Amino acid sequence: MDGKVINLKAKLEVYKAISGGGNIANCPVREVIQGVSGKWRSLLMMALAEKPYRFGELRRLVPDISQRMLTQTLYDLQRDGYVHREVFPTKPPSVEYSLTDLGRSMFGAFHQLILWAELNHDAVRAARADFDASQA
Amino acid sequence: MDGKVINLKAKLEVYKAISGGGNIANCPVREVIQGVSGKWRSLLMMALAEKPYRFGELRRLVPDISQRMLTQTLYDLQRDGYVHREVFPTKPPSVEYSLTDLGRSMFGAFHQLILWAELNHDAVRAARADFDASQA
DNA sequence: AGTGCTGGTCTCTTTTTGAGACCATCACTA
DNA sequence: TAGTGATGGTCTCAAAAAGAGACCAGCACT
Repeated sequence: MDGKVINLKAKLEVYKAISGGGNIANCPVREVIQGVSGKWRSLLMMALAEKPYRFGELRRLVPDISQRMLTQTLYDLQRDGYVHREVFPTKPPSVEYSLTDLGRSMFGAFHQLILWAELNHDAVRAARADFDASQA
Repeated sequence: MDGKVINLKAKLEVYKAISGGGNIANCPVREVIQGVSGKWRSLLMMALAEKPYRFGELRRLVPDISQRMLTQTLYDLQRDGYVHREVFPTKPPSVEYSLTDLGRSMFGAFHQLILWAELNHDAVRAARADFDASQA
């Protein structure tokens, strides 16, 4: 019974150590997971995993994203090294966004979760409905 | 060149269709991904994947979570069907949280991302540092 | 000169997160 | 029998993030 506790404690201690001795909340794993979170990041990663896109194309592809959030999300993804941004000096300068190797690598792992979601989203929906019903 | 566009368009159209004809933003996949997001959800899922825990144990395990967020995050996880909550009628009633089958199933996929994060968090860190330096 | 497309930035409002105080119950202890 | 600590919460309010919408500069076409 204590064995399991020690397993977890050890694991969390490792994270704690990696995170620089501070608290677990800053652990790098959480940092990366946070990087995947965000309302639009997964959607944009999925789009860019298919092929590179221009700013306006992405905006049209995801109609209900505001320009501000599109700009900011792409900036964040670029900052984390997942997305490459290239400006072409056309008449009205156009900007193309594409996945980097790191981005593709991350998306490979992230894809597992997407696949799970595709298969199980109705189970989650059902659980939520049941729960809400039982609380009413 | 247009072939790829059609691929993505088709995929996104599928999501759009699943989501009930509305816009892509409500697609169930995004909904599930959102469910995984949140500052504490991954950490609590990792803890509960190890073994069931009581409220106070979790609070001690993750020292920098506030009681409010612990309550709420566990509530959300329970609502999504990932976590089971059981109250024991001890003298001061104790509450135990454990993963459901759905929770374990989801964690299996999510685990891929955690493993990737464990292996590559330094690359992300480096990318971020580079980017910040180049912006300065 | 006016319109539209390019890819943004700036400001303001709403929503989400988070920290901290407060609460009710029971057991043990002085 | 009043004080202390442990149980698992809730409530209030401040800070941070997300989001909507106006505005901007440059160039082409009409």
